[in-house]
Amino acid sequence: MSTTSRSHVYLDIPAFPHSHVAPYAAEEHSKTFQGFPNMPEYLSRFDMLLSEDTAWIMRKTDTFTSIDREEELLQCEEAGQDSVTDSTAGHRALCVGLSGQTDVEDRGLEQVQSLVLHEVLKDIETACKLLNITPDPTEWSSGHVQKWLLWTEHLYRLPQVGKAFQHLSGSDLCEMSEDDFRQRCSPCGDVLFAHLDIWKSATWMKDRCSPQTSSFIGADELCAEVDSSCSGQPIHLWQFLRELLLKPHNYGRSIRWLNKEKGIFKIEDSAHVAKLWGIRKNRPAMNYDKLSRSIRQYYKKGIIRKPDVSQRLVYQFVHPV
DNA sequence: GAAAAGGAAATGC
DNA sequence: GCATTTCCTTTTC
Repeated sequence: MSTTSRSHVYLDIPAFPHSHVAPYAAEEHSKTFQGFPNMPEYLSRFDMLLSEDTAWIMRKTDTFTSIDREEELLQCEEAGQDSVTDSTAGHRALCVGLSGQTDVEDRGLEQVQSLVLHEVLKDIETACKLLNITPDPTEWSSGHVQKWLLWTEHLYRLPQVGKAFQHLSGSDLCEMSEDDFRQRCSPCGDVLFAHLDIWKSATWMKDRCSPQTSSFIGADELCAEVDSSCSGQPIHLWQFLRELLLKPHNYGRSIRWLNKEKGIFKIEDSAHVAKLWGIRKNRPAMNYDKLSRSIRQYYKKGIIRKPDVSQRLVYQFVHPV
């Protein structure tokens, strides 16, 4: 059984001893990311593994923008230039990392990794809220597994493979190797395995995080927020819509604010929003016709209304945040 | 034709 | 009993 864990390569999350499947030797922890192993693969797969939100952070920090950047750096080196536009810590990390000066690399990388990890943890927290599942995959029922699969497929535009994992609990899933995933689901088994690995890593982080031990931004926040988000209270549609609106980098193509101050929002992709709501509520037959009927029930309750100037697919929270 | 509006009954917790 | 969900008809964009 493999002892490598993809998220450790991609995210440099410290290896997690949570898994009885893939026990990690302490010395393995320090091996991750050293000298940017497999950089091209790392770069090419980042967008597949992270939400748009996280990928956006990566672009913002200008660290792993593209393989072109790596080529640009190499060209600069060849041209004898000491540095290129290293205006960000992350970018510097890459510059120096490529030239082997690991002390500066470590500092820059640490900052970027913290940012990325923070975004990953936020993504998981959001998914937990929206799906009403626990962050720990080992606690999932087969129904939770199907929810998570549906969600991940939708979010990352993967083919639908739920049937390949039918009747499997979360712990069954966690015991499976990457090869098992590939065998059950050839088109995207490895990607699903990587996503699950990220969740497992986050759980391990949550279990061990404390102000003393955590050097990552937001790890302690996750402890509090995930706990409160999985309190078992059924989510209301208006809360669900607000959660989607709060993650514009993930769901901005489906639903977005037109005027956040006034609480006016537009559903850009009615079918997709309805599908997400259906996944959340275990209502496979959910569609926009039904979702919009539920929204209209809020008119009388004074939760949502149509804006003064009514537009198709545009609604307004009566009490904006 | 899709979205909006709202009545009425059914459903799940 | 509440918060939808489902199904429906009519109207509006």
